[in-house]
Amino acid sequence: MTTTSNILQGRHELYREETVQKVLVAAEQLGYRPNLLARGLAKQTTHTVGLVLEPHHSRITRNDYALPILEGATEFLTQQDYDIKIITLVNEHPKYLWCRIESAAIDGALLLAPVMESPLLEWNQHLSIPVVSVGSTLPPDYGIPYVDIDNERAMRMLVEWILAQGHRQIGFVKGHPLHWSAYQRERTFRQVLAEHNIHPREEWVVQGNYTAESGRRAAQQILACNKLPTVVICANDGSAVGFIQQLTELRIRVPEDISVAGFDDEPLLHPIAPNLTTVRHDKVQVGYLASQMLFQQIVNETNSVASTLIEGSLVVRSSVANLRGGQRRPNYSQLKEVQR
Amino acid sequence: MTTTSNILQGRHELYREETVQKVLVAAEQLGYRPNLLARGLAKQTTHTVGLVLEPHHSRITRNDYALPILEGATEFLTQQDYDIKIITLVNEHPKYLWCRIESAAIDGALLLAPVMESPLLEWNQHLSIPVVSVGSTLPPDYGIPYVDIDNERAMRMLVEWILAQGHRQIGFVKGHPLHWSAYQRERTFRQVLAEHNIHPREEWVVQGNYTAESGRRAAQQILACNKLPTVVICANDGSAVGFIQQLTELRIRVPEDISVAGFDDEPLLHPIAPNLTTVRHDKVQVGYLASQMLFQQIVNETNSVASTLIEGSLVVRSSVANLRGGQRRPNYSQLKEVQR
DNA sequence: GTGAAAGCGCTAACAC
DNA sequence: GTGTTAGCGCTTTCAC
Repeated sequence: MTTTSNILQGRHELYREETVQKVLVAAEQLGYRPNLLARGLAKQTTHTVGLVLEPHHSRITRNDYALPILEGATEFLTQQDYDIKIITLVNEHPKYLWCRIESAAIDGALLLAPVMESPLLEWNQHLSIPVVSVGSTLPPDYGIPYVDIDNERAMRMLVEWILAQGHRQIGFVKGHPLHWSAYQRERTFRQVLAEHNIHPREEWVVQGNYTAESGRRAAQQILACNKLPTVVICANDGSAVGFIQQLTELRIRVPEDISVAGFDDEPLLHPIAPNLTTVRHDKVQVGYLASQMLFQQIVNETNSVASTLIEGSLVVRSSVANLRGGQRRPNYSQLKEVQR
Repeated sequence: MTTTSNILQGRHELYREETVQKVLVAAEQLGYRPNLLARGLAKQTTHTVGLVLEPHHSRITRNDYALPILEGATEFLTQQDYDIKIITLVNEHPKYLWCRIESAAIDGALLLAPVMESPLLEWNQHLSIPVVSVGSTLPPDYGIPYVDIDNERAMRMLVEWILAQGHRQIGFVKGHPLHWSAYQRERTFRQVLAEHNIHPREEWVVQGNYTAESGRRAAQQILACNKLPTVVICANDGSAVGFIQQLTELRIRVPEDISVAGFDDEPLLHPIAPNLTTVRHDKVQVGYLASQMLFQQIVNETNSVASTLIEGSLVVRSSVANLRGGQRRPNYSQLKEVQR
């Protein structure tokens, strides 16, 4: 049995060609297919990783993050002969949470953008299989490595570019309050402005939650101010699109009347807002790298915590006006006029 | 051990309350969690089903079908304590195909819209675990049950409604040539027209492949005809959106100059083409029912082949003009004029 | 109501 | 190089 087992596992070099062939042919004829469960039991491994979705991501369809991540992860893991299991959490008691995950029989897990108060962050206190956070940059004390876009660097790039276009009156639509990314994006926004001695009017910094609907509301809120910013940065493309749609319905032009920038360069939204200036965020690559990192941990049996940030890049289209080019931005009364 | 095993599996009625509690408490204290692999080995079951994606659906992101299906399937299977494994096929030789699937260690599988020449259709000749085709109505000789929208009924409804609006010059943009749904939709289109003694001009029936890009090309092709249809039915919303965008760029108005209808009522496209008249297609429900059907087969160990068709419903918005209302449609020369 | 023991299909020491 | 054997952690038949 040793012989058969070894050969079937690909350790051909231990035997002479003749034996190898004999086994292989026999296996072929009998239509033999290894039982992965049995192998897993014996080797204590399942060749499967989990992609954990929190209740918060409830309807996966609406989550434009899950798919590219899944795609990238699939791409890498398929090469390694690993499968992916979708683990959808449904508000289980913390008590059952770890059971649920453990009974999925996985070798490791990808956490899809865990939110700030997610119980999943205590992973290492309950489970011993490796885990990687994908899409949330986590404080180091959780001991969970992550792969994410470098939100701070990317936002800095965007804000500095916008400043270079001559804008000084800058608004901001925040992201979802529970997301680390939202926090980082807003913080960097403020920081860069501060470095340029600009203090944003707080009425121009409004809450959003990454949805188009929240972008619309944000637009209404900002338009209600006495003075308007020349540009508004939205924490993601989704809210930027809502923002722009609201503006458009009020016949306010982008970027002639007001400039808008997004973040993420969401491909699905290209047809809706083809001229949106934003920051490219390669989610497929995030998924790829995260699964690669997870795989390393699984095979090395090391829990080395070396996170990876990937760089975003500025995508300049035409939704942000260049105020330097001698273009005049309309004054407030004109704007109010046009809203009628 | 019998006692423990039985109680842990929920067969409490065999024992007196006292024993049950003793076991449960002990398990709790020891932090016992069953090893699903071992249980699987013993019971010959894995509590996992596969969602099989063909190479054809290569980039899952682009596939607006996979997610709602996954969502529906997750919803049902989570209740049943089943997990879902994503099985992405990558052009393996047919020889390895079945190994690949078998080694995924699943109790059954959902086939995501298998295409016409898919090797997966020979499933029953190679594998003995149950399978359900989701999103492709298959000829009965394959012996694979399916859950799908009733393409024929839905298309009939749409075409008849369009006829009722007074349209007689009707064009059609076909779907992807390898998809059963495309075949059904086109056939029904022709059939309903025939029943009304209308014979569509063949130059108005053009090939598409469900993408927006193919819709644009279709628009160009139809606009190149000497005579134009008053309405064009696109085999899905994706191509309808491309069709409309191409028209819009040429300053042809929908529906004033030409009417356009879609199919599927794809939520992602609502913001892009909010006025598209189409047919509602509840993919989440398809996924739910398909997994339910698969589950039945798994637990009953019956391979009963009873497919399910779910009904679509007409979504009337404003992209199709009512020719009865005394509205005049522009003549050809006006249309050509406007394209300049 | 409970324990002993065989076995699910495979891997990996270990001896030969 | 090759066969024997003892598990992996659970279920289940069969005695008691």
